[in-house]
Amino acid sequence: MPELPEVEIVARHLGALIKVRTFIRAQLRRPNLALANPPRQFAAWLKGARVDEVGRRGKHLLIHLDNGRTLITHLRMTGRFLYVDGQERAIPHTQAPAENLWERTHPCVPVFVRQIITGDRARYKRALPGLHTHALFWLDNGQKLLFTDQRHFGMMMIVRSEELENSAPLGKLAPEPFSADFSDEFFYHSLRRSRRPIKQVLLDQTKVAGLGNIYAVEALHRARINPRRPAHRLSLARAAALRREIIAVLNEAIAAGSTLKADPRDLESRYVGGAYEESWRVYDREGQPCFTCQTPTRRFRQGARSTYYCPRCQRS
DNA sequence: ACTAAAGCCTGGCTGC
DNA sequence: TGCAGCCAGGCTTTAG
Repeated sequence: MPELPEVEIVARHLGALIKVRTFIRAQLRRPNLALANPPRQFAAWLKGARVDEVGRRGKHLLIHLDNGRTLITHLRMTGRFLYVDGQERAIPHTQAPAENLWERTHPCVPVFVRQIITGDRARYKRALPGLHTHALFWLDNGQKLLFTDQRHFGMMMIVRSEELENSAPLGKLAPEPFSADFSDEFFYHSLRRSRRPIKQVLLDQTKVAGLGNIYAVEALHRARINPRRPAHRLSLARAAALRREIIAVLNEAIAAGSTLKADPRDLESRYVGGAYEESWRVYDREGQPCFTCQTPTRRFRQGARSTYYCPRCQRS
């Protein structure tokens, strides 16, 4: 799923495609996607707006406009942008799209990790324009940007740019992991306030911005910390080590292109995506030997999701 | 102030 | 083979 590295890669590629472009029209097809903005207002704020910059805050994608507003998008699980040929005609939700539509789709965002691993072509099809398109953006170069979201978890919101940092989605986020504000002291004192297991605290966006299940699990393994350890019982030294590994794993994932994939049939081959899942050391490796000590990796449920760890390397 | 759990949502997969 | 039910998972809301 898109965590910080995936969103960072999306922001970079989306930026390359739409920066300096102007939205000549926009349509919010599913009002629930942007609950805070009435559909007509959503469309009106985007019409005629030029994209100054595409950025990211935590897992939120930010499209900064030249009219003093910013479009915030959270991809959640299955949200993705497709950049398509403007000639492509809209397809009813219920109608299966023509095969060649995908051929003309320029993927600026791709696909959930498992879809790649299995290489399941049927799943690719579900990302096709028309199937789960909840918002459309017409660009001044004749191209079109679609937002699709199979599971309807995604969120969009247009806010005044000056209020961005205090907006509902971003207001309570922890500092960016790569910023100076995300210091050992900040992290250590954040952890001191929670008695919950460290793994669950890492998923709390007010403690660390941008970590999801995969990178939280990976960072704990690299720092040799047991995911069940109460957060407030980490020493300053171990908290510092964990902070270091969080930053390292995020940096490495970004450098590798994250886990996002583009359509392999992309004609221009401008973006082939990353393969960071090949670098996972514990995630999705239940029963397989730990890379460090060969002990079989374990999985258990924490909160509502899977935690993977090495019982030997991560004893405490 | 903190914590746990339900709910949102679809579709692949498992097991009867 | 059919189908109910589990699972994936970020985040908000609700209840404790």
